[in-house]
Amino acid sequence: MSPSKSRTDALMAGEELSSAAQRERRKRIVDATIALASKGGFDAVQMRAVADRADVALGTLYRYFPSKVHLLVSSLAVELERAQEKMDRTTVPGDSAYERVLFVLGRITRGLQRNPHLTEAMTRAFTFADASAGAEVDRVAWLMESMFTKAMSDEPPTDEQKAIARVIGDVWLSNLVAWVTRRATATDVANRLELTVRLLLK
Amino acid sequence: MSPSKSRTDALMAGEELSSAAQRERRKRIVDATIALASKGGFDAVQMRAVADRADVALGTLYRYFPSKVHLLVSSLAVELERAQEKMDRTTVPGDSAYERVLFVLGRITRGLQRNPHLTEAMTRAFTFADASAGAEVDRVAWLMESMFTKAMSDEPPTDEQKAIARVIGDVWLSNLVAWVTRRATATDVANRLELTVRLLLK
DNA sequence: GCCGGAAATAGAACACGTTCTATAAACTTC
DNA sequence: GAAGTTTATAGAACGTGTTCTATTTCCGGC
Repeated sequence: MSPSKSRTDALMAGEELSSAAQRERRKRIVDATIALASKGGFDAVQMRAVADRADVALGTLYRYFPSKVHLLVSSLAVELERAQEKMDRTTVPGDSAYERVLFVLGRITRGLQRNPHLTEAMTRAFTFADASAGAEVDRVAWLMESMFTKAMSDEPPTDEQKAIARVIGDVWLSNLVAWVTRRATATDVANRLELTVRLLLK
Repeated sequence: MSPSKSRTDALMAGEELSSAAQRERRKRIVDATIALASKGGFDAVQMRAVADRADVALGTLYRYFPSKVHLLVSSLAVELERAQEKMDRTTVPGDSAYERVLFVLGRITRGLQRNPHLTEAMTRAFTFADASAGAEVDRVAWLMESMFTKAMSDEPPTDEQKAIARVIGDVWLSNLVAWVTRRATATDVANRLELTVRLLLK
């Protein structure tokens, strides 16, 4: 409605930040978030601590990210974009969609297990999000699915491939939740994902 | 360690409550939780409000359920048990596992959509749970899976059937999360579940 | 350079989950 | 049925997410 509103929306989306100072502030905030989450998980990402570490005032933090969940999910999107870029520069090995998807899954999963606190923070934020963070959550979900469809084939995905990618993403999310709550071990997660991909792609 | 500890554990598990008064207190608490959740979702389940409505002191509430998440997930288990009992008294129609699983899924999904606030509260609690609520979360996950394996066949399930039931449960959970955040409509959820079951069972 | 509005700052204030304290009531055991 | 222990109660207190206020700094147009 007001001009300040639309400006704020732009800030949230993380695009077209008016000044270089603002882009830097945003980056400092995301970096602080990831650092704190890596060290102590969801609970360690305390808004005052993020603000301190990013060297911004608490009010400024809230101007950029309207809640802790927005902050964490947006940071997750940033991380996923980095992972995707790295993946784009790699040739995924494997002769079939089945093998290539498994390769991608294995790679991401190992990455997550290397940083369990960060994974816990991101997973819990993602699944705890309410409707107000729908856009951010959607962006992450889309990034995930396109990672799988890209692995299945170079061509634009068919509807069936999209559906399969979605199911894999769903299973993956549920298993992350199980892993985070210690109801499943890393091996469990790997096995279940492989089994799922086999059921779907073989 | 101490005798009071083991007594408390029994209270949490919701079994073998020493006295009738305690069983009643527990029931009042769960009922209050479900009522508040039905009216206003996760945020409306405020510990002080639950205690008030259940007519117990705040400290007592915490003696029975050590956190809001434990409280909500335990209440979810109670609800699922009720649903399971009703399901056990019904003959599930359908000539194939595919049809019977779809019937069960449709039925539960419609039930959830009839009470969106309650669903939101339960879903968010379930996925937000941390390791300390692992036992309660596990119980709910197990109830869900056995609902699907029972629909697939009367016999004890094979490993493959168990795996499929798990995948369906995973997809279902992810779709609940999407529905709760308004990223998916009820129709989306129904379609995706049907598609998943088709991919897995047909 | 100067003005006016937007953005940032420091810090108080508030809400709700959780913990703690002191006291009273309800039980067990003899 | 009295003593001792466990459980329940009322309410204060604390931590962290979020909001609000007053003030200062920054930035674009003149």
